[in-house]
Amino acid sequence: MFEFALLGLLHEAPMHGYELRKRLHDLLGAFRAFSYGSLYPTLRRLQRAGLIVEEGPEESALSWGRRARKVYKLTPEGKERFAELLADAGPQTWDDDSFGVHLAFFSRTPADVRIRILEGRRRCVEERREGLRERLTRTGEQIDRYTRELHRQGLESTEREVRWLNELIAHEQSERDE
Amino acid sequence: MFEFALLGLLHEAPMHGYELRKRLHDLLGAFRAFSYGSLYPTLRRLQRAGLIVEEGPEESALSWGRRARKVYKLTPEGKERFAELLADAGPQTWDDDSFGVHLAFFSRTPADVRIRILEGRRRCVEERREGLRERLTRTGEQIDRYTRELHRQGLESTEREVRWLNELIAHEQSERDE
DNA sequence: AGGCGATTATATCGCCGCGATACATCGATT
DNA sequence: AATCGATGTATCGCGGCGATATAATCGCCT
Repeated sequence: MFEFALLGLLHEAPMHGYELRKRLHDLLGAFRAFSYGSLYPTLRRLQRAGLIVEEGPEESALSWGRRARKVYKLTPEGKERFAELLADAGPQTWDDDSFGVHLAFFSRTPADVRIRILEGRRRCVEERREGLRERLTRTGEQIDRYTRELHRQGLESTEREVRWLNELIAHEQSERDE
Repeated sequence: MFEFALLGLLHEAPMHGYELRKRLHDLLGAFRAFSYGSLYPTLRRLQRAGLIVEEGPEESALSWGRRARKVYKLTPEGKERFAELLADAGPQTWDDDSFGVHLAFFSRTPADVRIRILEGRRRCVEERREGLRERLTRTGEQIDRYTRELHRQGLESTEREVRWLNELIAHEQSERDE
């Protein structure tokens, strides 16, 4: 959900495209890279949907020397939409692509939604882990050495992620109970 | 490179679409899922390119009881194309999406190409790791707790992957030298 | 015998994100 | 003076995905 990420960043402050991309890259550097081929079309989509608007002409003498840029800001509808997305804890918030984005905006996410997202993510990773385990312990049909190595690495990394999620969940619960 | 994966599987034996997808899911379960929305268009593309053909009508009484299926097999051009892809060690073989696929076909990949792919992948992961390290140790602008947690997890997992790749590379080298 | 869900099987649709590319201006290095 | 790298907006085609349609067969329960 690129849309979610852009709304989230604009929620902090009005920004232009290039800066949004940089901030996003900085925020999620490890995971998704979001190219310009997604950025500008998405901005236009959001604009058409009335969730963002270009800020006034603003060709103030101050900021001159710089090239033409379009600074966007959230509309009230945009803020509302962002709040809705923040409150969502559906399956699509768990998948590899969007989980990182959601985590990055966790400090503005309601506490109960946070826990539900983390638990959903955990179940998702656990399922993958079980699939890998099954494939690795399966007798019959010997597997290719490299494929086995791939699965071994996948298994270890999913195990680590589950442990990590457990810590995050425990932390959320202790915070809730205090 | 879906194309690569399909050619690779058909290189083992002729197969129909549904089975290809299952084999692929089994081979790469952890990583990519390849939906039918990619499968059938890709098969048609390969067919149009003359890399695969449908096997003869083959409505033998034996296999009846089953629904109509289209069994594909490689053409000589298809085999050639697969060999070319196997010999490739360019940047696109290192990225998250295709590295797993290439590894799954490593036993049929020339030894020197294997090492170059592994080293390329290592450099790629190392770069990501450095980015994460830099972001985490950077003083100034305190980061959100959750974002930091995300980056911490990313850092550890890239570190593990680098170690894993080092083992694979060492193994390749020792095999080469013996 | 009958029904029903799961599996096997092919196929399409629209959307979304990516990589490549183009273009233009600015500051810094050489 | 020239060139390079960053800043900045934008488009194009392609490839992959999720949802969906369709349909036959298999195994299971009653």
